[in-house]
Amino acid sequence: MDTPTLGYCIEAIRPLRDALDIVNGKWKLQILVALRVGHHRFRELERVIPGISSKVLAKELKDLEQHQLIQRTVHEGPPVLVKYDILPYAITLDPVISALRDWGEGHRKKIMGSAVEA
Amino acid sequence: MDTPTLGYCIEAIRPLRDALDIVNGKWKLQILVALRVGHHRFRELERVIPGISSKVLAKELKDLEQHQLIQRTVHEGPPVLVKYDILPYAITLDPVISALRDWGEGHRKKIMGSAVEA
DNA sequence: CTGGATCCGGAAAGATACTG
DNA sequence: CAGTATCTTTCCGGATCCAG
Repeated sequence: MDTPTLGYCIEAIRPLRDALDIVNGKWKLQILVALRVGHHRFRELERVIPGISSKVLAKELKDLEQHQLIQRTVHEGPPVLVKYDILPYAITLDPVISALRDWGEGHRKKIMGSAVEA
Repeated sequence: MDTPTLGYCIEAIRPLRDALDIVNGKWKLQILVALRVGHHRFRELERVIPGISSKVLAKELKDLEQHQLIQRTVHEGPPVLVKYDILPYAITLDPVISALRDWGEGHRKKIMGSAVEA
């Protein structure tokens, strides 16, 4: 009754780790949402994602590209323009994003409610 | 066609941020899964969550407790035993965990497939 | 002006040892 | 067993700088 759960736990956790390795950090999912909503340029993303810095944005975009979630396209200018597009594979993350968003909404309401006590 | 999406994006991202603020990092969800599977003690969690250090585990447990996702109970000894239990509110995170786990499984298969090319 | 790179400082994560 | 102290390393954010 105790040994089975030990190995089982690793089993249950492993796919979670695989997903978190890609999606981890507070920015990647936000970037994907921004891309889906229709923002494609670097400065634009910087503007619609409050608090992100250009340095972090650049790094996250590279990570996302490396994981084949987005695509970077350079339109040789002048002026040189760079466009970021979401790839089909990133769409498969929609359930994850939806689940998080739903929970976030519920949590906000809960916080508001108990904030009356504080 | 451009202005509406600008405000809309912030709207879409905000609940996501709320959720990520709580669930952030790569450990919290793993800890919740381990607790659900039936591991309640500090060392036990350390063992079933590969790679976590005692310092980080201690900090994450405090965070989870503060957010009312888990409960810490001290059984005065000797020896002193501490038990961590998942609270009902943490169960509401199940859809998030399931979505991530499902995606993680699919992603692993995809990686395996393209690993043939590498 | 856009798309970044680089430097710097503080914060957080990791590894390990040690204490009650 | 349940953590903390300590040290090292990595990450994060801001500001600045640069090329086109």
